[in-house]
Amino acid sequence: MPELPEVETTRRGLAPHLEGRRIREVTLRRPDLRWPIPPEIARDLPGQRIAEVRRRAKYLLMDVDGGSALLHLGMSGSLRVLPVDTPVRAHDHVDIAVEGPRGQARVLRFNDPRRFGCLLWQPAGEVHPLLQGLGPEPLSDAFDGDYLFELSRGRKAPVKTFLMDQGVVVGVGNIYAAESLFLAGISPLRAAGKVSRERYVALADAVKRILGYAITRGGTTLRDFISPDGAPGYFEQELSAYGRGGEPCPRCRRPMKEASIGQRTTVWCGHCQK
DNA sequence: ATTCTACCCTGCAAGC
DNA sequence: TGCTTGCAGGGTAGAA
Repeated sequence: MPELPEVETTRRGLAPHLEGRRIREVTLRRPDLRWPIPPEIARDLPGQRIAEVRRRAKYLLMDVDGGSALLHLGMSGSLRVLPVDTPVRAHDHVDIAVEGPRGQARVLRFNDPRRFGCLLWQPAGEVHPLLQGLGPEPLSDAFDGDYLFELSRGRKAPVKTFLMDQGVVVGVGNIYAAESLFLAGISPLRAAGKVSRERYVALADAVKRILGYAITRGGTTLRDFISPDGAPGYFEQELSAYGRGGEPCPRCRRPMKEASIGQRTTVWCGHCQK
């Protein structure tokens, strides 16, 4: 999936097409994704104007009167804005048709082969259970080395698992965890509670730099991800660690190690990352 | 409280 | 060519 840069790229692509526009019709071709799509989505959205498209963690929120449509892309989901007569393809599960400028209607189409994504409803004034207990946004001031250091004391889980815990910090998945740890020179295997304050400062800085730069490149496209206008992300060619097991380390040229940490494949340099 | 394990689903590449 | 196997960017639930 889509980690934070891909979701943010999606949000930026959607916003100009959706904000201020009125929803005409909702089509559910598949009533269940990861969870059943609640009846409010099809029943209450038509006729409503979309005020804003926001992102929290890896979730997208489309605000209308009375609440927000809450959308997660899972592992393989993508959203595109298309002309309404665009033929439907495999795994096109949901359409949200909106009015367009000069009567040019568009459709927001949700495609998700693996159906790990979801489309849910958050009533106004409530915080959906999925959004409760999330950590700070990595690009916010609340996320820094001191925060990571204090929170990690006593934690025995590997620092990579800690960094990917959405309760610690949101938006960092398998790709960007590997990249950030490489940039910070920290072994992904090290116990989170055994990393120094100084090195957490470097890690928080690395996370911010990697995510920020990936957003400017439109995210990372491995196979599924595509932005709302159909363009892939261009960060893949800049990956230093992810997917490069056995290849020479970009820094020291020694072969990169690969192993499974917390059920996720991880690549790192045994010489540059301690 | 933290940390495991199993599970959700489809597509694709590698190996035979 | 075709079959089987394993793996993939996500996250939850329930158990240990």
